Amino acid sequence: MAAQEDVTQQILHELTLYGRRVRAVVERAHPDLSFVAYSMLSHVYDEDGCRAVDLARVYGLDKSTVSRQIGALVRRGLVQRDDGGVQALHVTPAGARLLEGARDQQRAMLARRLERWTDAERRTFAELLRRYNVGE
Amino acid sequence: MAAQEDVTQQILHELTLYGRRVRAVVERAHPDLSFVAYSMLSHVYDEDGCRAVDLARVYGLDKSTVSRQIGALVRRGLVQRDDGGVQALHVTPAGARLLEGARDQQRAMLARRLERWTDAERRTFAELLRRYNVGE
DNA sequence: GCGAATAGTTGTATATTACAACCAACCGGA
DNA sequence: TCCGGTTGGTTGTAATATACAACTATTCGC
Repeated sequence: MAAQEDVTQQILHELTLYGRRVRAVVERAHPDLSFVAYSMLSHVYDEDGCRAVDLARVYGLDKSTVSRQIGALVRRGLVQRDDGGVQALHVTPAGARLLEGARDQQRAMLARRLERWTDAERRTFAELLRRYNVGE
Repeated sequence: MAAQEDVTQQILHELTLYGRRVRAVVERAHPDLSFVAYSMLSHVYDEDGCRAVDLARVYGLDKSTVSRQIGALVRRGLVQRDDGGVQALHVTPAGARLLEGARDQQRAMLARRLERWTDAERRTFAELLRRYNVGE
């Protein structure tokens, strides 16, 4: 029991450490886009056709905040809103280019960080992270 | 090679997902303390005697922002500054109580999330996260 | 002990966010 | 079909967070 609590404590510690640093890392890599704006753009890319209210729920933000952030992305030509009432959101080609460039860069950084890991370790890490996120 | 890139892509995806959600999760758990304030308090707890400039470096924030955030924590009686020029920071007993309560709660939530994992899986997850964070 | 570098504070402008009030579209039942 | 409730979105407003710049105080190397 004590040992298991230690392991839980260790996981908590490492997840916390990662969570605290990720914002600074992402913003350093993309100085022209705030972490929140980047997260929303990325979310719309992954979930094409999602709506502002979905983003608000996922990120725990007020709908007014999302409305303005999306507005800024639209003004910058990165996101497009369907006309009408409920507005499905889509990433524009320009937004997709920006995101794909950013992801290539991030993937390269990550690959460098994991270059001394074995294939098996990488696969295990991916799988455990996935299970953690899904909540299985 | 293609397979390895897929795994890197998967890890990136899961880490990104986690990073985007962690702020909302932490703030929901501690509505009286912003994510940034909580991170700073927690950092001072882990690194007793650290200085404002250290926090600024770690979190990529301006020193003025850190100065004001720490000021708020001091006013709330959670952090104490050494007198003089370079001010080593310490968590007060009240701050420690708040943090330990928060951590117990987080650890309980995490334990619930991992309750169906095997011991070996938990140990592996802790170890891989540690290696990831350290950059090994 | 002096000049340079470092740490911290404060003034100011901007950006982010929440809350509330509001508008528009959609939806069910009579 | 219409009407009221619900949901999604925008805008006004205030509070908060943050960066940058100017400044003060401290520390450090010589």
